[in-house]
Amino acid sequence: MDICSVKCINEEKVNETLKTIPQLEDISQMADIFKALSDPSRLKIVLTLLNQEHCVCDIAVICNQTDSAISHQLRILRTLKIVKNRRDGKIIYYSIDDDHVVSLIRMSLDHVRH
Amino acid sequence: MDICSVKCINEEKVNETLKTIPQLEDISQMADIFKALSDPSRLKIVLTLLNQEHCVCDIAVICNQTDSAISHQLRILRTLKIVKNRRDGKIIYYSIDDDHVVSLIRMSLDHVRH
DNA sequence: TTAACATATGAACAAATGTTCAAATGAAGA
DNA sequence: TCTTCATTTGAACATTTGTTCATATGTTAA
Repeated sequence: MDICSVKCINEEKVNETLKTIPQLEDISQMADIFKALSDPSRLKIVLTLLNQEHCVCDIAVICNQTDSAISHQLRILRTLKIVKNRRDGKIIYYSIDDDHVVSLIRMSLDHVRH
Repeated sequence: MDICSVKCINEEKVNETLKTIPQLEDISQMADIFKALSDPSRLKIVLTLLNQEHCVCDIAVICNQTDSAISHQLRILRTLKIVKNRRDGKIIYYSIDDDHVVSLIRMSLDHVRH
C-alpha cells in the first residue's frame, strides 16, 4: 500500500531517532526564538540591551535606525518575551527579559569568535 | 551641525553601550547561525542529527519531506558549517559539525520547556 | 559501459519578512 | 485643556526565502 516501504531506509536508526524528536509545538517555538535573533538589525538591538536598559530613541541612535524601525522590531521581540519594558514618565525603557536568551547570544558570540 | 544632538539621548549610557557592541561582521555571522535554525523544517533536520548520523533519504522519512527538499536544506546547513557529510558507497551520511550548535539547540529546548 | 539508484542542482512560483512613511496614541507639563 | 514629544501603529512596497518539479550528477554493480 505504501511506497515508502521500498525506500532505502535504515529502519532501526530511523525509529531510534524518531523517538528523540521533540514535539512539533516545541520545534516551532524554538524556531521562533532563533528567527527573532536571525535578523541582524534585531540582533543588534538585543546586543544593545545585553548590558543595560535603554529607551527607544537611544537604541535608535546606537543602531543607527529610525525610532519607528526600532519600535517595530522591539514589538516582535516583546511578543516573543525576549525583551520587556518599563515606563518612566514619557520615556519607555527596554531590557532583556530572559536569561536563556542572554546565554544563547553569548554562546553564539563565542562560536563566531572561535 | 547635527540634528541628532537635539534628541533625547542619554549620551553617557549610549557611549557605554556603543563600546560593547560587536563588529558588524560578527553580528552578521551570529545572525546567519540563528537564521539557519530559524526555519522549522531545517531545525527538525538538525534535531534529527543531534544523536546520530543519517543518510538523506532517512532524514526525508523522519522529517516527512522529499529528498530534494532535504538536500536543499542540508546544503544551506553545510555552507554554514553546521553539518558535515561523509560518503559510504552510494550513500551520503550527514552529521552535526559543531558542538556550539548542539549547545545552542539544547539550551533553546530548555528554554521552550521552561 | 550501462542501468539503477542516492543525492544534488536550477529555475520558477508563492509566501513570509523587513522597511518605509505618514499618521495615531498617550503621557507630561504649561 | 492644549501642546509637545516619545513611542506605536498601519499599510504599501520591495526583497528574501522556502518549496516544488524536472533534470543533472556521480557512484555502484552487473
